[in-house]
Amino acid sequence: MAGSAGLQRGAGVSLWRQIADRIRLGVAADLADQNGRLPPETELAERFGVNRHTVRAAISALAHEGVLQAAQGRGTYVRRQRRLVYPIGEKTRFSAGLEGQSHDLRSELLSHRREAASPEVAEALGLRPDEETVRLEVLGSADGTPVSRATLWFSSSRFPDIADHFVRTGSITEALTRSGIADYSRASTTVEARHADEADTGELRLSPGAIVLFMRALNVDPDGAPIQYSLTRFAADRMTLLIQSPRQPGGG
Amino acid sequence: MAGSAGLQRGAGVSLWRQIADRIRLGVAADLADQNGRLPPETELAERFGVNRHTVRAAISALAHEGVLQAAQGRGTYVRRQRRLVYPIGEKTRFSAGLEGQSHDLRSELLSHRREAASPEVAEALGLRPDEETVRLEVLGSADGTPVSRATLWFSSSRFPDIADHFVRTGSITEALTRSGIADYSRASTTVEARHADEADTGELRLSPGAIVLFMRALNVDPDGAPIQYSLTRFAADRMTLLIQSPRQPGGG
DNA sequence: TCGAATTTGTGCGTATGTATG
DNA sequence: GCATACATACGCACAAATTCG
Repeated sequence: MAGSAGLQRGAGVSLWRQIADRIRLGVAADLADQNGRLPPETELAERFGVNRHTVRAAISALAHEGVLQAAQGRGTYVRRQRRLVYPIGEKTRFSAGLEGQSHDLRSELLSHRREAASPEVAEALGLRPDEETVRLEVLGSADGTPVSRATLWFSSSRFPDIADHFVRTGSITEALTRSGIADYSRASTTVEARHADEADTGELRLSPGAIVLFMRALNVDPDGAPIQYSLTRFAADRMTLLIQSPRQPGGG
Repeated sequence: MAGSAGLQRGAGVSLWRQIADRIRLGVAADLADQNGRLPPETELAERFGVNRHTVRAAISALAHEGVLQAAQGRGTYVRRQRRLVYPIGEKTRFSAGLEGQSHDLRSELLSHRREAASPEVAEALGLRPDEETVRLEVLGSADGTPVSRATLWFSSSRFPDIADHFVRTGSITEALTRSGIADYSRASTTVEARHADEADTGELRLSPGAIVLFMRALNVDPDGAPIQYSLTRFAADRMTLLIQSPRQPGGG
């Protein structure tokens, strides 16, 4: 049964990368022992039905990613890594939800500009086609590792200074408060998953073939009027989305 | 500017697969014209900074997936394809939410067995460690294409005949009704995204490197007692998750 | 019906990346 | 590290199908 283990040749993804993906998954589960030590390369090679060289290439890639650390003579060890949990609910806040999960959480404004609303944005925000919007590009990091990349749109006439407010406060919620929005809530959220595109691999420091969780969200004011539309790309291997039910204590 | 377009060589993912992933994304956006026709291969090759053969390999893979269709002399066209929308809310039901989106929706029981609860399952269902559970493997299909693969656990003592009921009714909700559960609700849901593993590539007919949305869910009865824990893998390119807010009319 | 332009389909030789032992 | 086999990517050339004047 030490056969191909489901790996495919000639499918455009090298065996060592397929194995790296499997090991990355297995790391959370049963692959490592209590001390976080991986089985020896020869055993992994046999289990995956490949040559030891191929397993070494996979481990090398994961070591470069920071997932594993190989030590000559001692074995290969899993480096501590926690997924961040991003709560989604009626009262979802961009950074508040992640608080306490990391020492150093940052939201950095990469760029901002005014632009005419695309059909998608216009419909979401309830604007006339081509009405002007303010668009922000925000990079979220935890302990120096980028975890999310968000594009946010606001009505330019209602929130002319949103970019300034965000730069000064480092928080969308605060920036909205200074724009006169005392409270807001999440009206709709959709989630998809895609392969990282060029911008993702650059900003989130991902390798080709890596996965991003793709979240579309619309926030509304207490009257139900749309105030903010956003597309957020999360580095999928660093994040879990937690969907909060209204009553139940979203336990886990 | 017709440079590398962000493609990476020697990263374990072939150029043609990276390009196929980009084209698959671009299909929804601006890549095709109004008639669903893609730019000619020579233009795509220049845009991606690769040889035409490489673009052809990408197109060939997407044609095999059913995303594109090439016609000699006429061009390459996008085949109509809709994403299914899976609503997640307090009253999420396995198949009811997808109703009306496809002519032919099916839930097929692949296998079932009794097994001792793993620590994860025991904690979720509130069982003693190693208490017996019933485990179902269910494959969901739309119009003959598999879209989801779910593993469900129930308390064996409370739901001894759940597998029989499911086989006869083809519905989890119905099977629970016959087990005396008139109503239930979603207590917690988490979402991650991963690369397809061996079972995913087989059952969901995915290629290596493909993405699955990974959903953990716990359903409880009206008293708040856990009745069902499940892990669902969705083929990510066939599905959008819609997170329903309690009050707001989860609009699009 | 005839060409000419456009676009996909095919073959071959060669260099590099991947996988084995 | 080395030798071998296969997959990937390139460049060039040409064939086959469609469209249009």
